[in-house]
Amino acid sequence: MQLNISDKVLERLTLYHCILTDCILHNVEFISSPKIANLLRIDDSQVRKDLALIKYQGNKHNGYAVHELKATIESALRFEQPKDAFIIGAGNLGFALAKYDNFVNYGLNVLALFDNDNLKIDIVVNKKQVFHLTKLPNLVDRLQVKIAILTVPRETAQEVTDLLVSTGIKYIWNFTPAILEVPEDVEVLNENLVGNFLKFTYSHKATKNHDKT
Amino acid sequence: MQLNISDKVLERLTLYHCILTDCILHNVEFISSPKIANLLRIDDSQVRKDLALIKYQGNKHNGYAVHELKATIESALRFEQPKDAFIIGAGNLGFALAKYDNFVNYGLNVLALFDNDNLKIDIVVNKKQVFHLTKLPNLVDRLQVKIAILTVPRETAQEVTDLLVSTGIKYIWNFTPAILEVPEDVEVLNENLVGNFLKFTYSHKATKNHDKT
DNA sequence: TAGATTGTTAATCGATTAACAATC
DNA sequence: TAGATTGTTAATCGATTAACAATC
Repeated sequence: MQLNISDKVLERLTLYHCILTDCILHNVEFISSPKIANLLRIDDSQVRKDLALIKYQGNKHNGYAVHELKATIESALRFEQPKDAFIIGAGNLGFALAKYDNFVNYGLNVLALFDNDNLKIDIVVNKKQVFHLTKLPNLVDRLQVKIAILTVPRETAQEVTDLLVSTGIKYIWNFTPAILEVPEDVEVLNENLVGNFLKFTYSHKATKNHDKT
Repeated sequence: MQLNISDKVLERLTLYHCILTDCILHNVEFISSPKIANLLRIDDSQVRKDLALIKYQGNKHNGYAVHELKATIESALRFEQPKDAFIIGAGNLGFALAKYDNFVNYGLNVLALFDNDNLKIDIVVNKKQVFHLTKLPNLVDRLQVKIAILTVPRETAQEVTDLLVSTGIKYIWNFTPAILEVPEDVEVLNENLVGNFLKFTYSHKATKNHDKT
């Protein structure tokens, strides 16, 4: 069943999923759309609409059954289908993402890390080994990996990208501040940290001097 | 001059800014809206509209002057106004963000890190020191910090949040997968990594077996 | 039951795209 | 100049919100 789910809905569904996980940790069995909406500060009819989209029926008295709804989201978003990925760049960010066990629950399966610094080679983090970048083409080919998570310094981002593309990588999750040039059939997702940050401080008074009467 | 810039535009403007920074690194003096649009795979009239919003006038023959446009974005988005922040959680992710020098250029000024693990205390990363969480209330108050970047484990996310709120923190950039409950006057930005990731693999064939004919 | 809840349609709002005259 | 480019309006598209009958 291939549902047509927009990016916006996708993002909210994962947030609902986080809430449901929290509910389970606190033994909450049912949750209503206004409750979910309040936590995320969105409209409650939006929650209902999103859930209607993945064809989940709530209970008109209690709201939604936590376990069931969680399972429904997981199957609609296909968390159980593993998507293999390599992390490129074994710095702090690379290691942080390699340690992030939560990814597995969402179907992202990090197999290994790559770096060109010899001091990093063979380090094992969370059961994932660091290989030299020269080993990349061979391993991408053998393991048929399509996703790369890019955490190298800005300066080398484009040249590493060119290498990734030449090996057959089709999806690049870009954590660097560089904008990458790639062929038509390769997709880049910019994890625009700075942009996100501005979203919640711009137009607010989080600055040092909030004079400006 | 307070412009009314939506989140969508804000996000694109920071991406344009990244492109302009790349241009400067490669000594490119002018760039056109179709060129910017191609790099981001968006519509070129959208680029022009965004730039009209921050009142930047292009050149009808060459396009936009890289240096000038960059400066215009910086002032429109007030990158020069420092916004002080603390990082809560001195794990890999906390350290990665502390090392991320790029933040300063965008007005995000990380002052220090906090953790409750005694082994981490007094470590200095990128000139930022790790303090024990018990020192937080005093320092938030003395330095009038309003922003916290939350990188603790999921399990402690809510209790640490309660502490942050009690000290007067008003903006929480949440890198944990927990959904935080906060009072009305506190804002949370969920850095929904998993949601972002699904955005670009969902509906695609990045999975292991792409049979399904 | 009464009151809270869902499911869904209609109304609104905002964002994106198309189109093109004016310009250098 | 000719051709590429901007600035801007109108048209389209999609996402959010309001409203409310039906339900348990």
